[in-house]
Amino acid sequence: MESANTVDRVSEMKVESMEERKKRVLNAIINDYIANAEPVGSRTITKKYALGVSPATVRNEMSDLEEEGYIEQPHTSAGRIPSGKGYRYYVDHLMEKEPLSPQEIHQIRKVVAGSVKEMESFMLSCCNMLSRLTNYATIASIPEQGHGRVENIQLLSLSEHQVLLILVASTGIIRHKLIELPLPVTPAEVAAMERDLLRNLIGCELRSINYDKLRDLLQDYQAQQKLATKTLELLEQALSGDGEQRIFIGGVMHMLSQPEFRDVDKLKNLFSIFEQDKRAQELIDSVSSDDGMLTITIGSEMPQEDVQDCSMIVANYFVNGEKAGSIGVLGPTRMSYGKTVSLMEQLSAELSKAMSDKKKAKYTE
Amino acid sequence: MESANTVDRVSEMKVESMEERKKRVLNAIINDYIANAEPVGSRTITKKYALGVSPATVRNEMSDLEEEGYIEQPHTSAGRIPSGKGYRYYVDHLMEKEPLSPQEIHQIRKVVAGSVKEMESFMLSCCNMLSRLTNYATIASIPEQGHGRVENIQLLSLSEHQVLLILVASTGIIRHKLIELPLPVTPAEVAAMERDLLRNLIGCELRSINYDKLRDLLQDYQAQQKLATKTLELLEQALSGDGEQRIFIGGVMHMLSQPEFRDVDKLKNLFSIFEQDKRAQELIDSVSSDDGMLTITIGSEMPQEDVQDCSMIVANYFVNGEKAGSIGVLGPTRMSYGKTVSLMEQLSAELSKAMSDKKKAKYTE
DNA sequence: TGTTAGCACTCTCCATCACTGAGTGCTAAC
DNA sequence: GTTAGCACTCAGTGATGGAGAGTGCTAACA
Repeated sequence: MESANTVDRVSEMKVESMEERKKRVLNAIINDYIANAEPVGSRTITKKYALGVSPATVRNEMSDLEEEGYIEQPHTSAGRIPSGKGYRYYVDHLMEKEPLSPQEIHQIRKVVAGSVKEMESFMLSCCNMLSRLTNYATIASIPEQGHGRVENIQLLSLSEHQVLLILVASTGIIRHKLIELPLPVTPAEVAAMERDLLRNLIGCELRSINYDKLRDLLQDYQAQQKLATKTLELLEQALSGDGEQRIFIGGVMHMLSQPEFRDVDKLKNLFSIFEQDKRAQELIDSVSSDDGMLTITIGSEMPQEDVQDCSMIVANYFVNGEKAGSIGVLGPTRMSYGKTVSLMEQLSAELSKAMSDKKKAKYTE
Repeated sequence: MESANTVDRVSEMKVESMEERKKRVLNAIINDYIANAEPVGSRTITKKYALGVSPATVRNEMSDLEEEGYIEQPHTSAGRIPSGKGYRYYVDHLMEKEPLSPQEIHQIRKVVAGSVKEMESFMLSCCNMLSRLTNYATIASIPEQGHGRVENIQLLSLSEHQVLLILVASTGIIRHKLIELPLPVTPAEVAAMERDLLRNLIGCELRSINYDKLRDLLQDYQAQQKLATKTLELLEQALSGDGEQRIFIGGVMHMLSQPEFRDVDKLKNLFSIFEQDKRAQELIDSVSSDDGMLTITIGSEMPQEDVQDCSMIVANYFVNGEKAGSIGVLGPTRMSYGKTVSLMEQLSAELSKAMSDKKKAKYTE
């Protein structure tokens, strides 16, 4: 029984314990394919990557690798290309992170140091920077508006039928929303409401604000016929963010240069995602982890059909140890994983640091 | 002398006075080419468009039209396609506006009626709607921030080093900007500044606000070492908008379906504009008139090389008789001018109306 | 037993060629 | 001025036939 167990364990380990030379062949195939986007043959490998064996030997290894599903042959007389399983093995065991150049680190720091203050423009420049460095498309999401706590609320009376609500959240997001009032309200009344809201909502979790809470809070006004139910609804929507998650997309154009997207029809599929914020949102949400730093999703692992020949590397960034948002690179399956991972790790670290610094600054008030 | 004069005038009129049949041939060619994106032959014309003459006759007309530069032949044995000059003549003299369907009018009204309140999301949905209706890309710009007058200013003290500035402009634009203060300021001081700004700037033309004006206004604080020069600069930037013109782009994906952009390289040129707000801005600015309602710019008339095989139809919309912004459709030169012009006229009228209504509502406060 | 050289085989890619069909321009007749 | 007829041009298509890349298999070798 014991011996059987051992055997089982060994067979389980099989994937891990690929022979050294086979690994090197697989590694060579994938690296070459990533670089040149063309099937890789046995001769190419022996010439470019010093394995010290003949093409025939490499062919034998390749035959094995194909049998085990790590590589594929587009047609009989072509070289091999990595399969999904192959990429996965590569990413998990073979890939070497490419060190960043001082210029790249500088570029990241410059953008991150820039202006964490205003989320919107900040994230947009992060996206553009990341796309520039990777040559792939970038998708970033800032935290659901429900995240974080209320730091400040301001009600500004624009006219007797219009109130501007300004919300400052602990996540650094500042939002304004114009509320049309069905019933006229005087500036004094607005100011009083503001006081009530401030007193009761500061420090409140944004997601805990709901219609009932607001009604209780403002019931005096409602009793005086000053607030319509409609107004409360609008207020609640504005405060809770109403699921309004902001998504940022950059570097879409880079995809046009990828040989896998020479075909306009493939582009159409891909771009259908970039044009619908909702789909981009779903994509990055389902592909990013809730806890870890980096996730890599490869080809067929992608949740949406339109991007099944893409891979995505997503990093989270954190404020106060809590996940604050994600930023991810979307490239062809044949993307440069080593380089991109290095970039993303650097960026995510810098991001988290910058945001925490900012928080610290606030706490020292 | 008099007779010479007459002759001159006649020759000047020549373009206008194209013979009826020739016009009909040109019209047929352009309409067919717009519909099918393929060179049009003489047989096609006699079959599809009842001219009551034989293909040979049409061929003669076509030969003339080619000589005069209205149409071109891609190669000897192909039909004819319109030239830039041909499109121009078509747009100026032949094109018939296509009436809109009730559904289309309804869609426009629905979006325009939606929520003129918040410019940003409003313009974005206008763009998307217009792209959906035309199947072309849309570019819109909202007025330079320098337009309009100050309607309200609010300063919100977030911390002793951060002030949030909220600006409500008469154009309906609401903007917030976080200002980092080099020197600490108490909430009371911020409130006092706000009062001073409000008293002096309400009703002020935004573009008339400059550094000197602000310095005069706030010199007391500065004298007390409460405001750094840097702060004044930031304030001035925030108020003047600092050239921050917002541009909106929608429906880019539709261009992928146009046969003229089957070629990925052509797409690259086109998309290089969509990715750089600045270039999109330049494009719509240089192509829209300052006064008239609608402008049509065709192919080689386009100011940027990357869009020389596109046409653009731009409408202005007005608030209080003043140009408030532009919205334009960018399609292939072979675009459906008749339909698009109708849509744009309708949209621009509805837009101006909606915005004026809103103004009226404000003035009746 | 693992490695390698040699060789036949497969299949894509590319150029060539001929054919077809669409469309023209010209001429002569109406 | 219009039209029928005809010769001519040229893009597009499909078939054909190497050339080249790459494989798998076999047999020899270390």
